[in-house]
Amino acid sequence: MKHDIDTLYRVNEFAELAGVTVRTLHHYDRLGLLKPSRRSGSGYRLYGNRDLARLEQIVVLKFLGLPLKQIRDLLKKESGLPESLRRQRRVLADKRRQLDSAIHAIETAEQSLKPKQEPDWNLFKKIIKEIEMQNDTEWSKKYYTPEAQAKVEDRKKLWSLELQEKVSRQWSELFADIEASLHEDPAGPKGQALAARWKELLAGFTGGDPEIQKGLNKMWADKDNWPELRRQEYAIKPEVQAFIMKAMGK
Amino acid sequence: MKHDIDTLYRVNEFAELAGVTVRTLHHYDRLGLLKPSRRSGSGYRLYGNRDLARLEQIVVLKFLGLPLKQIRDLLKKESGLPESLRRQRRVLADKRRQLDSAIHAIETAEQSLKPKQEPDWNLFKKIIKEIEMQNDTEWSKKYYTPEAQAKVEDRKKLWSLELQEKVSRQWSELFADIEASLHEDPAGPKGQALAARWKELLAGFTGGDPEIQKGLNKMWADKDNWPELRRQEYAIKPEVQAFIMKAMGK
DNA sequence: TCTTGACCCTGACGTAACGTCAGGCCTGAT
DNA sequence: ATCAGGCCTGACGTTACGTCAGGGTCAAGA
Repeated sequence: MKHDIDTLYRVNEFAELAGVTVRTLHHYDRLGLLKPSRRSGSGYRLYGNRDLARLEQIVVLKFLGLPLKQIRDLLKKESGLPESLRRQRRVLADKRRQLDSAIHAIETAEQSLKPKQEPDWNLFKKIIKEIEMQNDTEWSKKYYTPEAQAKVEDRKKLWSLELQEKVSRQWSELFADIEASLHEDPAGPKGQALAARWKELLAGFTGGDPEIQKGLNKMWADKDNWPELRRQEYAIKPEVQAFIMKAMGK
Repeated sequence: MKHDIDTLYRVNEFAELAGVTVRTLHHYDRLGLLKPSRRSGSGYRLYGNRDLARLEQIVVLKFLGLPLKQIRDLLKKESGLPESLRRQRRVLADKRRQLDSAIHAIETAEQSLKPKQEPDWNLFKKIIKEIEMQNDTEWSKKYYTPEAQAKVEDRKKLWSLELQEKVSRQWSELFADIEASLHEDPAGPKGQALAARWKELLAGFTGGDPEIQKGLNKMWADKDNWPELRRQEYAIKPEVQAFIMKAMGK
């Protein structure tokens, strides 16, 4: 449609359309990351639909934490995206580990603050030193034995990927299967089979310990043990949860 | 001891002693965060042992992600630390969720890149919209009335399929992270952070019931409750399970 | 004593991704 | 013609330092 092609927006309109600020558009313009396809006679920025598409790509990559310069290059060459994603994923994973460490340190600190009044700085120091030592160790592992380490790392990653996919898929499939069986009798064979799969997967997480299983079973039997809040937090669909509850109860 | 009290270091020495850079000390000096207790006649910074203690506190709080200004205030008042830690923990938890989302998005993107050659921007957009919706929901919880919330919550349930995936993804990620940390000390901070995530996720499945949690915790304490046979039946790798066992035991 | 090299000082710009004025032009409606 | 509201281009602020640049200080060797 000609209309679509010709539609031009001024900054404010365009910014609202795309969910960014005007200043951001100015910024991207100056960086050469996103220049409006036209300018009015008086210098107003005029953006078209192609600009919108590009901006959306930018927003996506920015969400992934890529720096604007890199985004610019990526969108220029249109290649190298896979490699960038791999790198970025590793970067983010590292950041997450850092965060975990910090969170753990805070939790420990809060524990030590409860009984006393004074913060236990030595405890802090200890925690951080450990973390630093770890990082150094990992770092050396990354850079010192590239040969021998490579194989192990590769296999580990393969395994881990495989495992990841497998577990994810199992839960997803189970959710899907349950949803597809909502009309069935939870106490019937199909329902029981689903419940068994649920238990099995969960047992995988709990290590299959009989005591824990007992506790879990007791819990499944008691509806009130599924508090509303938690349900929403983890977002298991209510129908699915209701179904599996019934199936477990039987 | 007089010797300890009198020992004075010049910047470089002091910096190496504390594991920071000279520039950092300059910076803290200017900010008023850490001023050397003395200056030589020619203006050289001279740091003492009390300065070292303070710097260590600063380093610790900085590791937790607190901004320098806040650190300065905290060390001035010496109170309000508990509240700051609570806030900071929430901030870090939020960041971690953000990272999880981004990592998930990247993984999905990589999947979609495998078969095709072209990046699937629409898929990207979808993912990000979901994540934003999530965040909006959480955000609104803090600021909107419960009634106004209900509507948003309803909409959220529609998307729960994706959120289901999120749950299994969290487990997968946890497994992957554990596997990547097998060489670490389960009793160390990293191991403990992983154990904490494990507990947290498990709590999601158990509905957060305190009784059951208690039982579980008791269970974790007893290594022998993880039978060898069962372990192999499920998708959890033995090393992973062994690691988390040890981490829980701590 | 002079010089040399190592160490110290302050000041100032650069970084990432915009937020936030400030001063001034453009446009559409009254 | 005027006025509100949108648009323009600077330009400084933010965070926690890194990295010169230009210039003193100090102890040791020639």
